[in-house]
Amino acid sequence: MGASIEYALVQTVNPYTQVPVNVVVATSLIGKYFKPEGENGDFTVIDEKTKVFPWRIITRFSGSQLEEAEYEQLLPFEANSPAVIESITPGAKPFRVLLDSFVTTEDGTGIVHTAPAFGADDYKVGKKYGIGILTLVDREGKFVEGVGEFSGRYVKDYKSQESYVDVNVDIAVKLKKENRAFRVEKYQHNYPHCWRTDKPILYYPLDAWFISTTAIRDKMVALNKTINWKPKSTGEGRFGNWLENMVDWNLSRSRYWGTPLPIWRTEDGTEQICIGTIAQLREELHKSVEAGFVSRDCKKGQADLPQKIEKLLSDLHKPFVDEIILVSPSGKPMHRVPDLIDVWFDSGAMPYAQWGLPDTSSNQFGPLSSENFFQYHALNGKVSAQAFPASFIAEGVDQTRGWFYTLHAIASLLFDSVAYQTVVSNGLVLDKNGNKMSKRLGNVVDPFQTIESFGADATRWYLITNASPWDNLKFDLEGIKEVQRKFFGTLYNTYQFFALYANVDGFSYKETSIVLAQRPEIDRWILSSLHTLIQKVTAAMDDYEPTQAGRLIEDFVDQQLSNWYVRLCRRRFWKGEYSADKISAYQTLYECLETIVRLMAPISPFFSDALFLQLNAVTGRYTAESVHHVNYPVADSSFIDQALEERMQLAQDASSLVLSLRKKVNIKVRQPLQRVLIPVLDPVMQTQLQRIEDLIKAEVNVKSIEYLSADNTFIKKKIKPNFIALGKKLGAKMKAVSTLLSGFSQDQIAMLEKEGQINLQVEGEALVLQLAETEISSEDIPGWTVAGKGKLTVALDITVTPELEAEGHAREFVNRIQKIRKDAGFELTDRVLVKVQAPAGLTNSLASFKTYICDEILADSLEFSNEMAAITTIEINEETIQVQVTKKG
RNA sequence: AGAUCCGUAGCUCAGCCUGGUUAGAGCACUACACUGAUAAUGUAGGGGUCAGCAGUUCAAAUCUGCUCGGGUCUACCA
Repeated sequence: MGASIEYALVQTVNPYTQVPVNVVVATSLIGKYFKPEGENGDFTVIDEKTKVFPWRIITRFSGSQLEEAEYEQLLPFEANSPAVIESITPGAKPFRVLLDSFVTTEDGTGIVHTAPAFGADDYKVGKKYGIGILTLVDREGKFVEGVGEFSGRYVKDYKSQESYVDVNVDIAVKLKKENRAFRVEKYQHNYPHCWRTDKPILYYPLDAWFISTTAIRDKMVALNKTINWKPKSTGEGRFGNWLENMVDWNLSRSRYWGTPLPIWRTEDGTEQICIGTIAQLREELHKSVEAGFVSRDCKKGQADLPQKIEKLLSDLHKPFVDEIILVSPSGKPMHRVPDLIDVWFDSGAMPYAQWGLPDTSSNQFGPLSSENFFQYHALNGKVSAQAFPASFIAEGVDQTRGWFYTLHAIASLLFDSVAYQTVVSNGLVLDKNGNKMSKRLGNVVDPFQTIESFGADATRWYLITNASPWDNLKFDLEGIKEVQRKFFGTLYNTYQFFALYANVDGFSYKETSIVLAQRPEIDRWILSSLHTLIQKVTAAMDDYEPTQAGRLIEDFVDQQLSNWYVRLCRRRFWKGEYSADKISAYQTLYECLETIVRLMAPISPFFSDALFLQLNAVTGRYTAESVHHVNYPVADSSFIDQALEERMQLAQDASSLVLSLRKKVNIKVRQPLQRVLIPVLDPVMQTQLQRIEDLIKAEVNVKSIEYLSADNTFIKKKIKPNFIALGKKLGAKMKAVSTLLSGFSQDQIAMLEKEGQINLQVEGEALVLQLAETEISSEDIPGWTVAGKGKLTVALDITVTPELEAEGHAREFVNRIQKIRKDAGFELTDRVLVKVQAPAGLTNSLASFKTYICDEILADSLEFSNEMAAITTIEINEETIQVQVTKKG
C-alpha cells in the first residue's frame, strides 16, 4: 500500500519461538497499549515511570490491509537466515504479515507471533502462506547451532538443573537492549506438561503416517446417530462434535514398545510395501534374500535358510523386526519405517483382532464384510456370527476420544458398521471433595481396602445406586456404611425374621403353592408390588439404568417389604397354628425374598448368592447351584393389581396420618381408640378404603372407621384451580380466577359440585367454570382432630372411655409380661403361669381381658393374689403392680 | 481457549425431558414414642434466595441466554 510502518506491536508468551522465523499474523491493530493522555504528547520526552508513551493516530486501517506486508526480521541469525529457509523450503517467502481468524483483539495487540514448527494453528497458516518451516530446537529441547549466543541452550528446564537460566529471559533482555521490545513482563499462562514427569512439552514437527478418516467423516457421523449413548449428551455433544471436527488419524508413534508399523520403503521413499500377514512377510523375505540382501543371518545360498527365516519371523517385535530388509520391485533395499502404531489402533481393532483374519485365500465368503468375517469364525466354532456389533460397551467418559473413537473408526472403515449398539460412558470416581483421585495428591481411596472392610457388595451397591454411571461420583465411605445399614441390614433382618419363625414351624415350602386368589389381601398386595417391581427393574436394566434399578429394589425392601408387609404381618408368623394363613404368609415372604435376591444379583453378586443358597437349602426349589445360574425374574402381570396397590397406599397414608394425630395429642398407640372419620370425595375412594380398613384399624389401634360422604356439609372443603386444565383456557386471566376461587364459600363449592359448573364474572367477562377445571379437597372437620395429605383427610376421635382405658391397661400388661418372658430367656413356645398383685382398678381391667391376655402371653393361668413369693415390680400407666411369671412344667 | 457434564437442605441425591402454585427422600441433628425383627423401627421438628442475573410465560427448580463455581476431555499414558 506504499506506506511504511516503523513498528508493529506483537505479543508472545514464549520468547524462544521468536528466534526461528518471526512472522506476524494480524486481524486488527488496536491502541490499547497506549494511554489516552499520551496522544499527541511530547515525542522527545518518554516518561518510563508513568508508562505514558506519546502517540498519534496517523491513519486507520484494518488488519487485513496489512496482509502480505513484509517486515524486518526481529532476531536474525545464521540458522534462520533467508538463505537457510530457502534451502529447506525452496520458494518460501518468510517475514510477512499473515491473516487468520484464530487471532482476536480481545487479548494482546491483535497481532501475534507465529511459529509454524510449534503449533497446529501456526503450522496451518504458515503452510497457507508458504512461509517455510524452520526447526531451531533439536529433539533434546536445545537450540541448534547457528543462533548465536543461544545455541546449545535448553529452551525449557529439561534437566532440572539448579543453574538453569531461562533462555526466554535472555531473549527478552536482548530484544529490550536492541530496543525491539515494547514491554516485557511476567505472565502466567497455560503450557502443556508431561502427564507423568510434569516437564514442559515442546511441539515438534515430525513426519507421520495417517489413516484418512476424514474421507469417511460423513459415514462416521451417520453411524454414530444409530448408537444408543448413555448419557445421550456425550454421544451428541462431546463425541458428535469430535466427529464433525475430526482430522486424520495419526497412526505413528515414536516410542519403543508397541506394534511396529508394517511398512517397508526405499531410502528415497519412492517405493514401499505394506505387509498384511506373516505369510506375506515370509514370501517377501525369501524374495529379498534371493535378491542378495541380508536380514540378520539370512543369506542367499545357506543350507538351513528356511529355518533361519522362520527364526527371524518368530518374533516380530522391535528391535528384531527392523533387521528384516525387503526388496523393492526395482531391486532396491527397503527398510521398515521407524514408527510404531498408535496403541489405540489395537484397542479399536479388538473385535476382529481377537479372532484373527480369516483365510481369505479360499475366497469362500467373498469380499471382507462384518457378516463374512464373523460367519467364517462362526463356522470354525470360535465365535457366534451375531457377536458383532457388540450389544454394549462401557468405559470412562475420558475414553470418548480413545476407545470409543477407535472402535467406531475401524468398524466404519472396515465394515460400514457400528462396533457397538449401546455405549455407557462412565463418569469418574472423585474423592469426597469432588477432586479427581490422584496418587500424587494422595487422595486416593484404596479399593481393595474398602472392599476388605465393607465388602464388595456394599461397595458395588453404593457405587451403582448413589449416582448414575455417567455422573461423577463423590466417593465417601460414609455412603457405603449407610448402604450396609440401610439396605443390606434391613434385607438381612427381614430374612432373619423369616428364618426364625420358619424354623419354629418347620416351613420348607413343601406344601403346594397357595393360589393367589386364596391368599389374604396383604399377601396379594406385596406380591402385586413385587411383580410391579420386577417390571420396573427390568425396564430400568433394559434401558441401561442400573441406578434406577437399584434404587427401586432398595425402596421396595425398605418401604414395602420390611416396614409394611413384615411389620403388619408379624403376628401371622408367631401366632397360632400352622394354618393355611400362616403358610400363605411364609410362602409370600419366601417368594419375595427369593425374587429380591434374584433381582439384585447383578448388582450384589455375593450377598444375593449367599441368601439364595440359604433359602434354597431349605426348600430346594431350584436345582441350580447359584443364584447366578437361575433366570432373571420375569414379571407375571396376573399378580399385578393396580387398585390394590393404590388402596394400600391409601392405607399407608391414612395410618401415617392417624399416628401423627396420636402423637399430637399424646395418646400412645397401645391405647385403643374408638373411631376414625374419613371424608370420601367419591364412591371409588370409599370402596378402596373399606377394603383395607381392617389393616388401618390394626395398625393404628382403633375400633372403627366411619366415612363421611361428599355431600355431607359437616366437612369444610377447599377449592383451587386445576392449573393444567385451566391454564390453556384462561391464559392471563388465571390469576384472577385463582383469587376468586380462594375466596369461594362452602355454598359456592357445594353448588359447583352439584351443578357441575358455575358462572363467574372475571374482569368484567362472563366465564363458565367446569367442575373438572377445579380441584376440591376436604380441609377440615370442625370439632375433630384432623390431618390431611393430598385428597386424604382423617379425623380421630380422641375420647378414651373407661372400657377403652381398661383395654389399654390390658395391652400394657401384655407388653410388660412379654418383656419379662424375654428377659427370663423363655422360649417362644413356653407356657407360663402368672400371678398378679395390683390396685383394684387395674385388677378389674386385667380381669375383664383375661382371655385376651392369656392368649397373648401364652399363659395357662392368670391369678390375682395378695401373697406372692418371687415378684417383679412393673409399672402400667403410672400405677405399680407386682407380678410373678413362672414357666410351666 | 473450545467442547461437555454438574451446581436443589449440613451431606448424598430425586424432581427438570413434557412449566402448574406448600420443592421431596435418605443420612446427620433434636424431641418423643415403640419394643417377641431390637446393633431394628415409628412420629414430629428445625434446616432451601433450587449457584447468580436477565428473558419467555398467566405461571419457571423446570424452557432460553449470559455470568460464576467445580469436574472431565482437547490428539505420543493406558
